[in-house]
Amino acid sequence: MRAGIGTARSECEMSTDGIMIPQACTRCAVRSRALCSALSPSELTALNNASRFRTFTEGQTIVTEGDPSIIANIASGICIEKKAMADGREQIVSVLFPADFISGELDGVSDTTVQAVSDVKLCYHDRAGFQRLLGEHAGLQRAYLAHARHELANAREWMLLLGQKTAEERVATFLLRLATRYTDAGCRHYPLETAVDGMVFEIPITRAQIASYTGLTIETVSRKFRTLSDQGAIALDGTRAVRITNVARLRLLSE
Amino acid sequence: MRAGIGTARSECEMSTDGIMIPQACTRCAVRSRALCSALSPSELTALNNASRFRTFTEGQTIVTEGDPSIIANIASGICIEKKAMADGREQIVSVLFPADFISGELDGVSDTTVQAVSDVKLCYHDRAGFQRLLGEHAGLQRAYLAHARHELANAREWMLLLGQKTAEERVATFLLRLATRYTDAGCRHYPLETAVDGMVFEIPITRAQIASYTGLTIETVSRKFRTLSDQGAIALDGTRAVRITNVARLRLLSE
DNA sequence: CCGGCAGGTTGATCGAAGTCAAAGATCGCC
DNA sequence: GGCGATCTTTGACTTCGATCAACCTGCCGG
Repeated sequence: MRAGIGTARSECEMSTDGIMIPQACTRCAVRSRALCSALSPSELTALNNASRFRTFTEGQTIVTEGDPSIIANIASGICIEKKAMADGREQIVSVLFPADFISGELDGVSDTTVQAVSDVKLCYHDRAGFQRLLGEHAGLQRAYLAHARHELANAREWMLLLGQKTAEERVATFLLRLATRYTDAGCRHYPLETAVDGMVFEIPITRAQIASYTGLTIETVSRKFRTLSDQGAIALDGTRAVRITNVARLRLLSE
Repeated sequence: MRAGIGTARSECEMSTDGIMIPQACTRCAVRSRALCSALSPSELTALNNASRFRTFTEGQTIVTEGDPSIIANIASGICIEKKAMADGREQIVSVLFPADFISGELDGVSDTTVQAVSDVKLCYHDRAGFQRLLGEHAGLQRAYLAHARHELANAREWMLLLGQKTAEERVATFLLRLATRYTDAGCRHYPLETAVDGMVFEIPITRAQIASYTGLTIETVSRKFRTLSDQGAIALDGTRAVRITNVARLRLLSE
């Protein structure tokens, strides 16, 4: 859990305190997949002037539940969004990838804690500027609304998992979702069928985080990885790399 | 599970096939709490011209997951929104009250099944007309977006319940949410503290539906009602009426 | 190169909630 | 007003996943 502000990147001008000014959104690696894709070049320039990069290291908290919310896109890295109970129990409610929007807010107050699970670069938008753009550009409005609806659909899909599925089904579903997310990196849509035989990918979170996400314990997650692998649906290479050896079987086991 | 279209009401003009034309939204019982409250009188007239009432009886399905979605407010009655698995397992994802908006859609396709759990009167909005109004009126836009965000916050709150809470905590939380919903009928906000000692209310859904909503079985729900009552937090009168005899204790037991 | 430690796996045991079964309540309907 | 269907409660037993405990494994720093 290292702390501190990250270092400057070549495409940015360094300002005080590790905060960086993006040279041009048009060069942004995630632009085509992010909310910004709803903007015309001139609109993008306007947003550009109201945006700043900031970096976080693994384990750092980006926003805390109950604190003022932020408006930001993930330029690179992976984050988790979680909710906590008074006694410390935690539920991860989403895993955020590059281009994803940090969005868990209600009237300017964050309803989740967002945490970096790798080194992360965020593109912060100025609240006033973003709100103004939102009012002026129907395309951005629509994209913003569509984003909230996708998040809602994802959350409800996961409610079905948490309320009804067995441990094995949960872990299988988690892996399929992850695989799908890597294939269609730009899309947050939920009923995608893009996981594919033979594909290999990295699990971006620890066993403890998978446990919190799926409503299980570390031990159960570990055991179910084992049984999925024993059944020939997946093959683990070390602890973070997975190969899907039989999508059909994995899909079968996921419900 | 009776089927069929309901009968006309005095405030409406009857048209063919049980579909009714609302005489005036300004007389609507739920107007001040519904999304319509974001509209000016003239805007309301416009929406009025694009709206129709329709009634459903207890048990009837209003929309099916995967079918084209509808745009409607609940004028009266209670509905549930649920998601189903191929083998029949079902997760209720929300309970809808009068003034609530039926909203579980993605690109015009419903992502939940909506079902009436009492006799229900809906105010349907014409899709094209609603979309146009949405484009023209920033207030409605904002209200529509805020609605989606509230639903998302509710869903995530429930994910915490489904992933982390014990059976007793789930049932206690369910009752508190319900009580809160009855007190602040207009608000879908989540961290409300409005349940009150001595308050009596009806549980609008069956034990089987509570079980599906909380991710438990009918038997466990029944047993936990018993233990909550044994601990003096609530008192059951018959099967549908509850009195909260000790909010503080109920809140304590809810997490 | 070795020691420490965080993260991960595996095994043994326990217990909360599920399942199965049967006996009450309720309610609509004839 | 009583009969049948449906819903709810209660009890006995089982099971899945949690807990507790020990042991790997890989990685970093000295």
